[in-house]
Amino acid sequence: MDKKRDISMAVIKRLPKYYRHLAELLRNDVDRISSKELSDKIGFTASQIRQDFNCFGGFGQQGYGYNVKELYNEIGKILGTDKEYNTIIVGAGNIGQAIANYSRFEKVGFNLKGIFDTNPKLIGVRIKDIEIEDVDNIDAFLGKNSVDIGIICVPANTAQKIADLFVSNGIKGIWNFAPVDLDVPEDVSVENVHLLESMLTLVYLMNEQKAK
Amino acid sequence: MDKKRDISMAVIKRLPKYYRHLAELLRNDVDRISSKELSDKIGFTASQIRQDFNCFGGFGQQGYGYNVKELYNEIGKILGTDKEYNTIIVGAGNIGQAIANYSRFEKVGFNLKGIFDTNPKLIGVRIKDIEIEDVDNIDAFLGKNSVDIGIICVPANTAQKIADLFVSNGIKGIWNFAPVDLDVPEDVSVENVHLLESMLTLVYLMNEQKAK
DNA sequence: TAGATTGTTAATCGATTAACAATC
DNA sequence: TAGATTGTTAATCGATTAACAATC
Repeated sequence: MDKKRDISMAVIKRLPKYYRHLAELLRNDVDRISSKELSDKIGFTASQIRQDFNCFGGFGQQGYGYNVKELYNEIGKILGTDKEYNTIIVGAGNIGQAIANYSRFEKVGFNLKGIFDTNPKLIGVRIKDIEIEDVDNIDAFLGKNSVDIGIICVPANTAQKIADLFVSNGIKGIWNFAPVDLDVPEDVSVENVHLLESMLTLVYLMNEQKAK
Repeated sequence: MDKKRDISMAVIKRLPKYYRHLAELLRNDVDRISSKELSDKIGFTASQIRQDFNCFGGFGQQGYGYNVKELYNEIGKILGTDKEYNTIIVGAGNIGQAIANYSRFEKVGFNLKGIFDTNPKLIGVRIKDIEIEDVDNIDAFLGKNSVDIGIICVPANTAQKIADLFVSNGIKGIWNFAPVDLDVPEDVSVENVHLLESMLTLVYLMNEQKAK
């Protein structure tokens, strides 16, 4: 439908960072900023910043720079923070509960609608006014409720099964905390948070430093 | 000290993924694998896999491929999983507690030595046999104990302060969950887990799909 | 030995940076 | 108008892929 050429993943990964820094500028009542000033703050080159923004259209004004509020709103629209997303969490262990209680959650339009687990001790417990249900109920739940994003916080060995369940029920976005690479159709988006890989990266970087 | 040319971040970020897949192969009793087979499994091209490994030395054998166990151990050594790391967590909220209870933690050599928070309700509570202490005690604690990695799970507005405290006490690795970019000296390594940015990336990708 | 697959060099591709004309 | 800064094209840099000689 849309015709704009594909945006590279490198650019996409920078967008949330722009969004965060612009929010901070807004809070500090800054109302205009040049690519140079933004560069000093955020650490990307001014040239890259202008290139990135121009993937989506000309948000600036020659001789002036960018209007912070306008740019913030535009990037928000590009990211999709102007919409609401119904979500469910599968796996109410440490990570699942942390995510459920994460307050910034709602700020980007995430509405938590359900939490599921297999552990009988957890089923029935309430988190944020939501009663944890048996994983066996997910299918029926998804039949009745419209859910946009499924969050996987189960162990590695069951993650793919949950992903399949999501896919067969039409969920198009998966936020995956399990240490596996999920296999899903092309039209389903997966964003991974691989904590173990993150830890290993840190450890590598530390040892590399020490070797210098 | 070490003279090997700098490894690009792109390669570094792939190492933990290799490590994870090799662990899986080991568990399945696979004892040799070619770059082509690994490519089918992991999704990188065979050429890239060979290039990556050759940043660190020739781990393979022409006509044979790679010995899984040997390669796994080599990559482990490169990453630094053969060493132990004393860690502390600052911020015992949802994320901090989840990380403290995260069982894979120890598997890569992380030894949790302390947990700190400002909340009087949390101070004194035990998590994994460790009593949560007042944040004010961090400085003294770091004076007495050798800590390699500091984990920041506090809100954005105090994260930099904690990082400064870490740096002044000689901590060289920071795992940061706060939604800020920390300012630290060059010889201190920071690995960020920015959940909010991850969510926004997912939302962008979903909307991009829908537009197609 | 013949076949297979690495290690490594060369070619290609894509992303970042530099430069500058357009224009507010 | 003059100065500033964007939008955009061109140049550079780096990363990925292709190719193939080396060799197990």
